[in-house]
Amino acid sequence: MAGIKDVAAEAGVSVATVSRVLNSHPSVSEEARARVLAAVEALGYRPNAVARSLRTAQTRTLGLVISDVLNPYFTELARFVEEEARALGYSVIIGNADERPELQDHHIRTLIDRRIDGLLVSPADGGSPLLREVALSGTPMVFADRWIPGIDVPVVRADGTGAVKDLVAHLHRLGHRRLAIIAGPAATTTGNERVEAFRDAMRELGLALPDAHIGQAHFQAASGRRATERFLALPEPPEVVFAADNLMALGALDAIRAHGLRVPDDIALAAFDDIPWFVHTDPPITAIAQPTADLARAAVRALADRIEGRTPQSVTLPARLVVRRSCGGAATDQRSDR
Amino acid sequence: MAGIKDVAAEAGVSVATVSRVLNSHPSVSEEARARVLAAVEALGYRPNAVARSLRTAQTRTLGLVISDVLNPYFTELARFVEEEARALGYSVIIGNADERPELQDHHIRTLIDRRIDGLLVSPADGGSPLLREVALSGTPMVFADRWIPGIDVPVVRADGTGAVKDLVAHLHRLGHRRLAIIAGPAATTTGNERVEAFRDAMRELGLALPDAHIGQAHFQAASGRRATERFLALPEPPEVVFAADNLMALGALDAIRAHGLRVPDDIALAAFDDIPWFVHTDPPITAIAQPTADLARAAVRALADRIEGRTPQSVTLPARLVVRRSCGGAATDQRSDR
DNA sequence: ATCATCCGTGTAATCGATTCCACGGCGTCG
DNA sequence: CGACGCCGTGGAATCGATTACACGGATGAT
Repeated sequence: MAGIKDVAAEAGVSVATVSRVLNSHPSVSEEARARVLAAVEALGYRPNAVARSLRTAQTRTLGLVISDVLNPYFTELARFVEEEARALGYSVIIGNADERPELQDHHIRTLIDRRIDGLLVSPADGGSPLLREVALSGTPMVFADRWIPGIDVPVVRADGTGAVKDLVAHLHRLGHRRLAIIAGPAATTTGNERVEAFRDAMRELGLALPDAHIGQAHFQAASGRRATERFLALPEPPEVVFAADNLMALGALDAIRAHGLRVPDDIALAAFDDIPWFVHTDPPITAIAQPTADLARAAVRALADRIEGRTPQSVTLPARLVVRRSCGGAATDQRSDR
Repeated sequence: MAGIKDVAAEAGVSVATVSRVLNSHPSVSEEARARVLAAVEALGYRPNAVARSLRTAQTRTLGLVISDVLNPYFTELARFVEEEARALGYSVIIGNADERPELQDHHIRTLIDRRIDGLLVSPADGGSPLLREVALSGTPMVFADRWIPGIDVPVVRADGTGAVKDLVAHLHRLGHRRLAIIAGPAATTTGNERVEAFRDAMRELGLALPDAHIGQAHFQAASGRRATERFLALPEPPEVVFAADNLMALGALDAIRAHGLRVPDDIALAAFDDIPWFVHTDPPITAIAQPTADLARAAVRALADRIEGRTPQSVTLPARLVVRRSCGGAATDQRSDR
């Protein structure tokens, strides 16, 4: 593969001049510029990004560590992150933690070793000492969706409390009183917050949330299924199951179906995170939709601000309730906008 | 950030010795090794992958260019690709083409500029001159799922002809005669092959596939919706719509629903690619399942073989039919294995 | 005792870019 | 007319690793 020296030789100038042309440095004569450009064209020269990064100490690359690629919410987030990053002149390398802290750490390590310019993280756990260390080391970092309290880094996320309150009110109006929630890991902020919002909203309506109605799961389908099975085995099973993410809702649906029960007649279901498939499930699922594209854009911009020396801002955007038929009643069959 | 020189100074040896320890070169004394390791530990030293790559001319990184991250089939593929690559000591950088040839080329360019060791591609179009050029240039490359005829590169894919034949037989048995297909872009192999397999299977049963029953779409939901609308506007609409991928099936479902029709009573639906949601759609969707994990593993192994000087093998694995209720009849409600 | 071999180690070249500094030529200004 | 400054350019240092080569000392064979 042709290097800058070959180009210099072909154009009859020094490598310094070639480099100047490539980086559109002002002091290059029109003639030299033309000759270099011609040589570049003739040789099909492409600058070696590795060498360039070594010298300039920047890679123009962002690392994105998400908790689970198979979760449509995160793939959508990743897609928009890449889109915005590209617009700002950055590439993105995605690391998938699969909700496993040690895999998350592996990816963070690898990304740091590659000297990415900044890190966008949706932590799979709340404890990672590595993450804390990286933040302290001065690596530009921004949390997206989930964050870790005590690590001083901008957070870009959706606030679901309003939407959860709307949901609980909606359920109450439909006559449901025994509500249950499948929670994410207590180590994640989204795991806790959604439970707290749910509990608070219930309390305002004079409803209690017994421990037996809080299922511990891991934001993945299999654990959602198990949590739901435990609910169904209760002497007095809940009338509603609210899954704190879409994959656990899928698991809940699996379990409900395996028990021969129908939604919403026998048991109602709602989920956090709205995805296109929820329109076509049996029945269409009432969900809380996050403004994913806006979140992704805000997160990338915050990170770019931090990298480029500006002051990054934390951003919180509201989520909203999308009512469908899975909780009973007649639904105005809205679609998640896209 | 500490460099190899700092480690050398701390350990009281030369950088060469440090490097030898790090790369477990045999001729280093036990004592020097211990001192270096201690220094590494003390400084929290991590080798700079950029510098290493520049010197060794390898990045231990694979590029994966997929046509659409929002397509669950590809995210699943990506997940398994990363898993296998990690097992073999490689990282993966994903480029999402969004079914747009120019975006695909952008990612390929970027990946090549970064000097990835090999490229795994599921081309969004059949023509990319860049892809041909890259293949010719000697960059290790393997096609996954889709490929480009005329480019001499190993192909790892699923063969759907058997499963499509099973599907058509199944439809025929249920009494359906007017079958339609929503095809992917003619420029993709999967776009064509699936239509051909469908046409052949129909011909064997004495059925014709008129042009009006071939909808042109782009493997994305919106185009699947439009194609379905055209079918429904026909004076004699088809009794079955077979979508050549899962997103177009989603679009078809949208369109059918918008027309107030029911599946399978008014119109039957089947799809290529099986995904977890198909179990829970209304009704559960009959689909053709690919052995995604095996494909991913085989593709990575082929690429690693090529990179490491062994002879890579093309691999073709059979897809299989999973019957559910979306085509009518009583279904043995199988699940896609996972 | 002598010489060849091997082992552990260090010095320095190298990968492919960017960039500081010096230098020659030319225009401008005093 | 001489000095100064600017412009375009090239030489060479640099980024942080790997590795070819050289070297000194120990070991073993003859």
